[in-house]
Amino acid sequence: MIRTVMVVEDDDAIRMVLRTNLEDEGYRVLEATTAEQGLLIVQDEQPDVVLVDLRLPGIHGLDLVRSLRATSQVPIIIVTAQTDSHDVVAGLEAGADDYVTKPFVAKELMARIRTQLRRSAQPEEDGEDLTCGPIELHPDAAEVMRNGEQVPVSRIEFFVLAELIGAKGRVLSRDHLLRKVWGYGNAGDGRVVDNLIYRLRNKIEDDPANPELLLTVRGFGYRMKA
Amino acid sequence: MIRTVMVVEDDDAIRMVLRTNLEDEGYRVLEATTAEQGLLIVQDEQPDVVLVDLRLPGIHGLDLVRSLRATSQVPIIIVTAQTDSHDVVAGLEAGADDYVTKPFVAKELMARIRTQLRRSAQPEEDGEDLTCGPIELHPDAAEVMRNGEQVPVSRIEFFVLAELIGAKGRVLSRDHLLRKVWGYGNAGDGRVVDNLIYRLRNKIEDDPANPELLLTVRGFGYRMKA
DNA sequence: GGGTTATGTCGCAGGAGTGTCGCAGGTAGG
DNA sequence: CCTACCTGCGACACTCCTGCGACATAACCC
Repeated sequence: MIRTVMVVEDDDAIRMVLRTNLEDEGYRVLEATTAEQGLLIVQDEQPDVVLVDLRLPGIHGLDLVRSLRATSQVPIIIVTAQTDSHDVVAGLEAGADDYVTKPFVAKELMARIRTQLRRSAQPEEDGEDLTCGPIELHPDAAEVMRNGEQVPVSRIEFFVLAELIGAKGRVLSRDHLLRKVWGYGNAGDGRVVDNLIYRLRNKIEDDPANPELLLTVRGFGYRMKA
Repeated sequence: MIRTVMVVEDDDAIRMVLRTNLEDEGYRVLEATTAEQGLLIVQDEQPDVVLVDLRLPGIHGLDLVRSLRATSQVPIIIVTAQTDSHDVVAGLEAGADDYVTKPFVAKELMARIRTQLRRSAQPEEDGEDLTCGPIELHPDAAEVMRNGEQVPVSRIEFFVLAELIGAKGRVLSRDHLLRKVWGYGNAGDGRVVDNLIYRLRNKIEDDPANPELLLTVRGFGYRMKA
């Protein structure tokens, strides 16, 4: 079976090196130079692995990772010049599966790709529908609909909601949300999540004081109605 | 749910650092200083993740990885001083799932452990059936159901119940529960467990004075009805 | 039966977890 | 430069948890 690897990288030289190496390994290679382009192609072609550069023109690679992860289980490997381990953590928590820093050794990257492919060989459910009761998310447009009407939500609110709905009723801890949405060093502490939930409830609940969709699980975190 | 991490590392200092960090993250920690010992303990305790040092006395860490992979799907993370990328490849090809080089940043290692746990989380939920008579546990939602109705339980109560039901009728000592649920150093003394059992009975038993589900085994501890 | 130990029962007080809301600095867009 | 919104933060109130101690009761041993 021929596997497809998607490369999102704006540096022509690096993209070329990657393409050569990947083709030598027998992969089909897709390329994009921006996050927007990458997102479209991933949805269209459903590659088996995605390599993402963090430093992209326009939308940042981390946001691309989150967007991909919101709708897809595809293994994501971050390839970037960032050596700061803070970025390693933020990348992994955003949903990436692995992380390689430039200058990387091609052989190592290929080995890591094989690892990811081995893991994803298991049958996986996809075609994820980001819907919960009257709430409907459109990841492409970053829109939230409620009973068919658009609800204005901020960037962070959108990602939190996507994370919660994607969890399909499972409880997500504050820590989990912090790591997945905010990233590590950004907002380590405080009541940021509580506040965001409070604001989110004001937007999506009929009676925010008695939430029916976005539920608190004391001692654990928050979850969407099943 | 409490996750268990196995550490196979012969350097006392490093093992100590790892243990501390892992316990801070809420994991139960198992330790081994040799590959042989590690293999035995893994088979016995079935941890959720294994950290392996490559440079071990006697059998090499790479061989341990192969042995583990031959019989188990447990996620393996190699932790080693080797920076040569040849070893990265060898380790991943041997069946390891990830690779961290010393000196590592603890936060990064913790993030990688979480990544591995996330991957292995899927198969676990359908395999484990946390049910006992009319009681039903939903770990994802952190809910306890009794005859189909939700019973409000606290965080600790939930974990104790999960531990007991997971034991499938085996007796669990107070000490065992303290270690597994409360954590090691936290609350070593007193009648905390008894109290919690009492409260749990009031929530899940028809007649809390004559328990039929959560049974006392005098001199040993508690167990669920088989 | 009497003594001893293990366990059940229950109330209390401190504290942890959470909802709520206002404020101020930051940011993007006009 | 101005404005509107986003967003992190802190403060307060309130609920509920939970460790603890004290006493009651039950099981065990002689």
